[in-house]
Amino acid sequence: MKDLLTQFDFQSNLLFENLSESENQAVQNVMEPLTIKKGTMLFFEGGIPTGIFQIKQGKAKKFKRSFSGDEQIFYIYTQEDVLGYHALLGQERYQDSCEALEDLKVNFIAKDDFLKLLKEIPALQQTLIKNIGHEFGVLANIIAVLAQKNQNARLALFLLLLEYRFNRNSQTVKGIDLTRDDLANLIGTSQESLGRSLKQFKELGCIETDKRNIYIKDPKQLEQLLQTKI
Amino acid sequence: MKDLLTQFDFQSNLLFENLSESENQAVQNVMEPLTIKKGTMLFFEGGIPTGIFQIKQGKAKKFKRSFSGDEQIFYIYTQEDVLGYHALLGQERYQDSCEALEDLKVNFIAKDDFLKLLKEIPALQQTLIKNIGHEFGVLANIIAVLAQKNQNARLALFLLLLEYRFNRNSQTVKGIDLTRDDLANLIGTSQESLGRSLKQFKELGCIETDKRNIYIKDPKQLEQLLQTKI
DNA sequence: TTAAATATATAACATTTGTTATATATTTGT
DNA sequence: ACAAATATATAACAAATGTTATATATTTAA
Repeated sequence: MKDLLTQFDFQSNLLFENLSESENQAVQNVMEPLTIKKGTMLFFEGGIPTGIFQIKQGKAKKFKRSFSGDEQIFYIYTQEDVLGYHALLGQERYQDSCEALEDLKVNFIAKDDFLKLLKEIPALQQTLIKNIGHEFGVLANIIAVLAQKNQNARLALFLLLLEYRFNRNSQTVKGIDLTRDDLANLIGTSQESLGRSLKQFKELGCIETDKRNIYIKDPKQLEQLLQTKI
Repeated sequence: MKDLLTQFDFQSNLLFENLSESENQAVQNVMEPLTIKKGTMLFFEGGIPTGIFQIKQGKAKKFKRSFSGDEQIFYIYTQEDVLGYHALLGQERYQDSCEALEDLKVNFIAKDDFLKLLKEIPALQQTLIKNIGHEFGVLANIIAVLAQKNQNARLALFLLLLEYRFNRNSQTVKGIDLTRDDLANLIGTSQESLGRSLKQFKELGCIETDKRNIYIKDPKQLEQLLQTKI
């Protein structure tokens, strides 16, 4: 199961792992702690890259608007994730937008500092390029799921994935805390239709909800649901 | 319109453009012409990279199998496109598979030769990384379309896109020549359901078919169809 | 704290898509 | 050129999803 979930996980929380003590110190030295208010854009499609972010607390959504203007979320970043490096590496503009879903605490590394780090730490550049390759595979997997799976299977997968990603560093049970709108935009359905699926899941006993929080009660059953062939 | 279509085009036919004469010669020198039979895998998910390919004639599909085993095509390469460089850059295994849809003529560049070229031609490395960023955006756009658009809109978009990509170097009208199965796996539906949409499009007069070939008769009308909000 | 704004839940109905089945056309291998 | 295999077309029905509408809960801002 965990193996399946990593196919949908950018693993961008691991970028600064496996550095030597001195390399790590060099990274820490150029990190600037920032707080960012809920609803603020960290960056937006077409904008010029300023640097990269590591989230220390809170969540942010990465999305694109389709040509008809609808928002499509394709990733939700959380604690320890690093983001914003694609455009920087390629010296181009942002391909997508990123917005804080909650008040955030982040560490920011300015563009020039980061490019200098990449020169000084070849292993970091290598890790980054590897990771971009991995992320490419993640997007391809998401395409497969959206194209082939029905709504309940997609919901089951994303619930398992979000639970895994949001709460892996946490002891306490926190559940999945997203607006219905964001969750619908992530799995590719309407809010009303999502509500119907959630109701079914509740009746089956896989999940419980409290306010907008979703708690997974029976992961095994969700795994069954995501096997559904279309 | 063309602007919209480039959002769904990897533009991997442009990788060796903008090289100096001597750089171009260096590239040509390490290219090995090969013919590849229809149905052959150029590479497959999990395999170790051997080199990169530039297609000189024919088409190839890039796909992934979802965890339930279904094939999801996410790109179709055609004349002049270069492919296979992701895994090579990141020194990792292939994230996806690629199969010849017709007998192919390709130029192959072996892994070591290509890595040497990248060192010798910094502009090429830069172009490559930039392009990977662009491809990332393309996948995100595909995700948005698959998640938000209904089948007719998806079909309209992909027909316009395939026509644009397959026939931009050609004077003669060649149409879109894919099996119904491949086209269905590209737009994320079943073959039968695709057939129904094609029939509707024929009745509307947007397209005509001859054998499996699809000819676009009224691109404007297809553009209307793809505006459909879900 | 309260009123207004926003978010969520749910139902009924319309539309789209999946599924199964069968017939016909086309391609492939001998 | 022929038979067998494969691909395509189509219809009828079932299931899933979109859409509209309304009610209730929760959050936000004065």
